[in-house]
Parts: sequence; structure tokens; C-alpha cells
Amino acid sequence: MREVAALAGVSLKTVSRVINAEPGVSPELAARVGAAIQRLDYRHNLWASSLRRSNGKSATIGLILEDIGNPFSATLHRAIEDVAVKRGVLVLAGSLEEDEARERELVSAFASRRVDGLVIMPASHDHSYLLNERKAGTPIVFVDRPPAFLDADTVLTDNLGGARMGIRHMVEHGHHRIAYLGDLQSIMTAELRYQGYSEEIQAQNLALDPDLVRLDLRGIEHAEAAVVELLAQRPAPTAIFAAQNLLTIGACRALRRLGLHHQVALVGFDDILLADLLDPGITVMAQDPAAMGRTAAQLLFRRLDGDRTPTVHHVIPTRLIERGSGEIRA
Amino acid sequence: MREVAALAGVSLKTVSRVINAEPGVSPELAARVGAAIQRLDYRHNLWASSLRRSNGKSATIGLILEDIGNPFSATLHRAIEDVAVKRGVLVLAGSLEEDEARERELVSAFASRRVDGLVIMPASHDHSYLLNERKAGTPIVFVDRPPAFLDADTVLTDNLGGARMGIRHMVEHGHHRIAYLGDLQSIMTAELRYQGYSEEIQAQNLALDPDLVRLDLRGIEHAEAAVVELLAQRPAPTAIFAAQNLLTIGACRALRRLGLHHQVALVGFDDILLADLLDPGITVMAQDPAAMGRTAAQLLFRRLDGDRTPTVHHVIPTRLIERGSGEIRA
DNA sequence: CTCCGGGATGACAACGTTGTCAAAGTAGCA
DNA sequence: TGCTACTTTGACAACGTTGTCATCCCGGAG
Repeated sequence: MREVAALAGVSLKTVSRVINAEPGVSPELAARVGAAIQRLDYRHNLWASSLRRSNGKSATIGLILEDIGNPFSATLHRAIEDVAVKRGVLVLAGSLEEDEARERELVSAFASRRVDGLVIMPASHDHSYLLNERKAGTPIVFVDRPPAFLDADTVLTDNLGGARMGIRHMVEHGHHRIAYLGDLQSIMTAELRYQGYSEEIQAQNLALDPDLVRLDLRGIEHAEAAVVELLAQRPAPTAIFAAQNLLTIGACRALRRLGLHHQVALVGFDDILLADLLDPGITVMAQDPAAMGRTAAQLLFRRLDGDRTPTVHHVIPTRLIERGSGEIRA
Repeated sequence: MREVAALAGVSLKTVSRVINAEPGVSPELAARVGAAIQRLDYRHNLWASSLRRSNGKSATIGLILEDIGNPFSATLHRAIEDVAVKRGVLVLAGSLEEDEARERELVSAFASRRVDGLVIMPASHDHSYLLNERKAGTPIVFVDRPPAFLDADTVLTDNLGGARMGIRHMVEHGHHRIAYLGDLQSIMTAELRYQGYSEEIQAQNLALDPDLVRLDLRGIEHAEAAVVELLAQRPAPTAIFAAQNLLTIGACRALRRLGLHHQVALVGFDDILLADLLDPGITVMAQDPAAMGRTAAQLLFRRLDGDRTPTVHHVIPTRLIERGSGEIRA
């Protein structure tokens, strides 16, 4: 900037004025400064600028996701970016992989970079450590999973309601023995989905049979094995509710392997790309990560704009997509 | 930091020394400073620090992708993150959506944030504008698509070779009339895949029939319509090569709709989640976005570490995954 | 002619940090 | 005792920018 000022024969401050389009610079000087900027291909230093400015905004927000690479997180990320670009804000993102320590590391890395706000899909179960950040004025929005020991804005999928709806759908198709495949119970969303399953089973006056339930499954292979086991029981379940993406795929694989994919009903939680090309298509309770991201980002920016109203808890509904596998009758 | 110094009863500089773990601070003072840092929950300001430091590293890199939300980009992003975390580096990412202007905006936004390096999956066709960044010492690596009018490190999929292998595979299964579905020819990778198709067709002494080729298709619906058209011709093609993800899905849908999915062979470029659950499974030439991301990140960090050797061009091979649809005989 | 008002411009300090260098303290040795 | 050598600590400037305030210049009114 000093060089630009020298080349244009003006003071530093005038260059600053031109860059920030402040009023009160004669057109002639502005042109000279503009030319100098071009010639030296000068780049404004946003950090120095935000360091000096009183309110010190960095036009950057931090995003903490379970895994940037998985489709759910990636769609969420993209939706947040779409809201952010409109305000010239960039997004720093990091993956957790269910690692609580990593969560704190990332928050701390974001804090040293003075992000304006934080969107978190948490892995840990105590967020009181975030009190400092909030005291420093950084708004925080939780997505997909709620905060613990901290009151903060939240955007969640209707896990409990979605699971109940999925179970009800199968009951309506005549099923009484519905097996359940669940992810790690330590994950709040997994717990809620299981709660939805058991509530709905009981609401329908069915027996909650522990032999039909497989929890803490990680990944496709585990689910596949679990389904083979479940179907070997007598009486065998006539329907399966898979409470997560990969578990649905595993269940699907197992059913095909056993040649039962036209006999045993299957409903999955969370949509799967291509699920409509299969035969039968896989019926799912679809989440809406794009809506979640959009909502979370809008909430965050409202807070950044000074909204000090009490914390808000959004619940994004799930949608039943009937494709065949969930409509197989008992 | 001033407050920390006051509370600990030491000078600013001593606090700075403790934070950066510089040698020559007595353990007693270090402990006092540590306690003060805890008590005031002081946060180091990385930008002020990198502003002052001579080499001024921001421990942040910029990543420009076609669409953070699509599985290919997301996997690449994740692979880059995995390399970056090991060095305590964070990743800023943005989506292009094939918008050349947006590409320059993003580069400029990254530049004002003083990122240490840039990984770009470009949309534009002239990258001479990046010369400034490079002159400023920012290493740049291109992924998936090569730079134009700029010599820079590159990590590409073997598009031409992959397409040739896919075509050869179908020829070996007795096909002579192989249709081609291609994305926008303006995209370099699409052009290369088409070139692979035509080279291999000619190398096999087959006729390159323009009636079998549909280029500039965007998305599932277009591909679906194109396949219906292609198969209405007489003589009809006996095999289809879909040169991109969504086009493969579109082709698959069309074949199912026509009831020809067991008669007409199909090979897609780029793998599809769940492709093995379909009947027949979809044979693809799989790219390896994780390897591309890893390679690109390693390259970038080598440059950041001072590697000044001539530019490098990595080609990541594709892999043929046989699942059934590509092995249907003519 | 002086004086006032207002627009254009610049000098300077400050944001939070670290590199440089000097000062102060301690120990060892002749 | 006086000197050196070394360790520990702090004062100060500087990184690139902007907020504050002073200065300068010009035209118009008294």
C-alpha cells in the first residue's frame, strides 16, 4: 500500500479511502490510485484491515462437520456456502470423525483465526467450553445434533418423528415384527431414532422385542451381518427399519444376498442417491440437509446482524419417499 | 495479551515467548503466564501474528472446486483436509459451478485472506491472471483439469486412457456400435474423454458414426432423453458409454424404462455409489478422487516447504470395475 | 481586505503480535 | 575485587491497515 501511495504520489490514507470507496476523494486522484493499484497488482490485506477496524469482522465463518466428504455433510456445507457467498463471506470447514478432542481443537483453530461465526455438527457431549467463544461475541449455531450444557441456536432433523412415521408406514402395511438397525447409541440422533422406534411400536400395541433390535452398528458390513442374523431367527421379522444411510445399504445388500428383497420390507432413514433405480426402489425417510444448511446459515447471519432475541430451535421435517421396498406387505 | 501480561506481572514479550514456546523463560514465570492465559481465556490472534512475522504464514490454504456438495469434489476436499490437518493447516473452500467470473472472485477473496497455497479445479480457460499470485509466492496446484496459459503443478485423472479402456472393454465383448454420451465439450475433461472414445473406436477399425454421439448433455434428464433417441435408431447401438456420473444414471434410467437393461451394455465414467446393488450392476471406469486430493495436497505442501523444482504433472489412473452392465455381449 | 465554511488531503496513532537489541541479574574465574 | 560469559527479561519498532483530527485550499459573504 505504501508503494501504491508513492507511485500515485498521494498519502497512504488516500489509497485506503479509494480502496474502501469512501467519499471525498477527487475523481482525478481516485483514477491515479486505481492505476497504481493495477500496475503493482496490489492486494488488500483483509486481516490487517480487520485488525485495525473497530468491529474487526473477518468475513469468514467456521464450519465443523462430521465428515466433509460424506454426502449429507457436503450438501449441508454447500447450502451454507450459498448463503455465505451472497454476503461475501468465506467458509472454513473441518471434519470431526466423532472425535471429541478434535472438536475442541477445531474450535480453537477457528478462534485464533477470528471467525465471525461458527456452525457446528458436534461430536462431544459437553459444550460448556464454548461459553468463552460466545462471551467473545461469536454466534454459534448447532446443526443436526443439539448442544449439551449450553443454550444455543439449533437446527435439527425431526429424528424421533421421522422414525415413528417410518415404523407407522410399515405397520400400516401389515407388519408386526419390525427389526431395527441403529448406529452408535452415543450419537444423539441415533438415540432419538431408536426412541421413535420404540415409542411407535408401543403406540401400535406391538411387542418391543429386544431380539429384533441391533444397536451400535458401524458401517455397511456390520449391518449386512446383522440382517443375516436377524432373518435367521424364527419367527423372522417381516420388515426392517434401518436408521442410517450405510445401514440401509447394508440391509439392502443382505436382503439381495438372501433373495428376500421382494419379501421383506425395508425403510431407511436418510435418502440414498440412486435408491430409485433399484428393484424394488428403497423407501426412505428423507432428511433435508440443504434446508438445514440454509436455515442454519440464515440464523447465524441474523445473529451477526445483531439479533439478540432468545435462542431458537428449528426442527426440519423428514419426508417419506415411497419407492417400493417399504410397501411390501407382510 | 496486554491484560495477560499485566495479570502475570510480566512484559508483553514474555507472554509472547510463552505462547510460542520459545526457550529462555524461567519455568516459574511460564507457569504464571499460563495461569493468566487460562483465567482470562485469552485467544492468540493468528492474523496479527502472521502479520508481524517475517515469513507471514497463515496456516490456511484455499480450495476451489466445481461444487463442494457433489461427491467427487467432497471426497477430494476431504482427502486434502486429511493431509492439511497433520500440519495444523485449515482449508477455505468455495464452489464455482462452472462460472469463470466466480473463479477470479474466489482467487481474489483468498488472496486478500493471504492463504499460503491454492488448489484449483478450474472452470475458466485462461489462467494467466494467476501469475500475480504466483509472483507473490503462493504455490498453486490444479486438480482434475489442467491450467491454460500457465505452467503449474497438475493432478489429473487419466481421462483419455480411461475412456479408451472402457470402449475397448465393450469391443472385447463383441460390440461394434457403441454410443457415446458426453458432457459440455467446453470442459477439458469431457473433451479428453470424447477424444479417447474416438481414438479407440478408430484403433479398433470401427466406424466413427456421428449418429451415435451425443455431446453437451447436462444432467440426468438430458441423458435419459438422448438414450431413448439413440436406441430408436436402426440399426440401434448395442452398447453405451456414458462419460460422466449423471449421464450414467440417466442412461441407466432410460434402459430400465425401455426394458433393455439386460440387452444393451453400459459402461460409465466415474463411479457411482450403490452401483453394485443394481441389476445388472453398473460397470464403470472409476476415478480416484481421494488419491487426487492426497497427491495435490502433498504437492502443495512440498512447494510450501520450498521445493523449487520444475512443475510436475501427475496422472491418476482409472480403474475398470466390472459389475455386469459392461459385460453384456452384443 | 478579512473571515468563515466546507471539501479534499495528509500526519499520526493504534489494532495484536513478534524480531531486535539492550539491560539486568547471576555465576564463574583470575 | 573486577572481569567475562551467559541467562532471563523487557523496551521499542514494525507488520498493513484505518479512525481521528489537523491542515490546506478555495469561493463567497461581510
